[in-house]
Amino acid sequence: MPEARFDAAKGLFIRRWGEMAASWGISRTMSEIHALLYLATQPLCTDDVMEQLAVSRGSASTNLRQLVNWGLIHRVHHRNDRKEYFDAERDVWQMFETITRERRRREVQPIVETLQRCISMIEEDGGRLTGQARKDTDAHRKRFTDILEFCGLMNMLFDLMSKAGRSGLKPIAKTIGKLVG
Amino acid sequence: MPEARFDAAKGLFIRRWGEMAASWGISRTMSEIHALLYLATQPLCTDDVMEQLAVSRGSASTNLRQLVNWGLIHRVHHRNDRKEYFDAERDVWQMFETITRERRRREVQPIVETLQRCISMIEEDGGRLTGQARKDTDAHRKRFTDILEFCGLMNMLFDLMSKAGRSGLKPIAKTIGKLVG
DNA sequence: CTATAATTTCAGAAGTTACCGAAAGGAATA
DNA sequence: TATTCCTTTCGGTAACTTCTGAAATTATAG
Repeated sequence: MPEARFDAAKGLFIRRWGEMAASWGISRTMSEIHALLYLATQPLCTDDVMEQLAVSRGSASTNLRQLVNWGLIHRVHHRNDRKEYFDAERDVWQMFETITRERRRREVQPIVETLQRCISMIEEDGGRLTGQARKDTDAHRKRFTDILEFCGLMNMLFDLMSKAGRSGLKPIAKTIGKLVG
Repeated sequence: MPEARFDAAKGLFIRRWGEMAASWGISRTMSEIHALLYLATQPLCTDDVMEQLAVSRGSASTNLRQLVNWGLIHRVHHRNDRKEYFDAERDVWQMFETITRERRRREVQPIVETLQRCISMIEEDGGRLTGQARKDTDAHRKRFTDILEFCGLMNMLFDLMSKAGRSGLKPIAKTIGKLVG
């Protein structure tokens, strides 16, 4: 009987998941730990993570905490065992919602606030400007507003998708398909 | 007459745009240059970028080329002028499509291929495994498949959104809203 | 073809991020 | 309370990314 390739697949996925995250501004190790816990059939403790991914205790601790903060994994306690175990959210749809919500809060919200501020700064100038300066501010207002509207629309869409959930997306996609042609 | 706050707004936006990009794995300078060109009312040359953002010639050149590769800005030539000028895409919807297409190609496609490979690795084991190993592979197949399906659904959705374009999104959102309740 | 202007490349420098491992801190047990 | 086991913190370091400035390359005009 040929060797089962299970472990190879697991390793392959974990590495790729880490690489992908790295290019999205998330640390490779944090993402590898997430992949490990996502695949695990039971909660793992810090030492399991250290052993399986060959990372230090400090790194494991820090990254596990960050994952908990993101809401992607949860702490689990067992009776008669001091150790803390960690268990990942396994519903892909829920994962998506969690990640989307966090990134929106951390990274989209600031740009939205900045855009609003930029627009009101321009409004303060009112119609007092003339000539090129006037043309420039008008152009800028439009460009700020365009992005702001886009953000609003995307926020709305993600809210709807979250509400719809996994079961709801397929019919939605189908409907959009009809609308678009 | 109080000083126009136009320049302040411009600077504020450029800085924030750069910060946001940094947390999404895109270099700060590249994103600041993009913001500068997005706001500009006419194409700018390398020296304009160097001067306004205080970056070196090398950095300006490299980052401008990357932006061209992404398809977010375009080279513009003027008659009787050797200099190259750069002009940004200003349609936010088009920008979104461009970025989405590139990131999909660069970062989503690899994970999709990996997932397919992981799944076929597991299939190779067929039903030969028993006991815990069998349970594990079954669990993993499901988890790989879940993500793969999710990617497929998201790809589809983004395709539809691109097709729909700016004008089409609002009605779509409205329709989804009705579907979801 | 030569001179000039502009762009790209590259080696080294600077800055940033993430990791390690040991020490400190905290909680459960006896 | 002392002991043990586990978790978190943190200074130093290694690895990586990005920038700079100048040299090399390319393109244009005369």
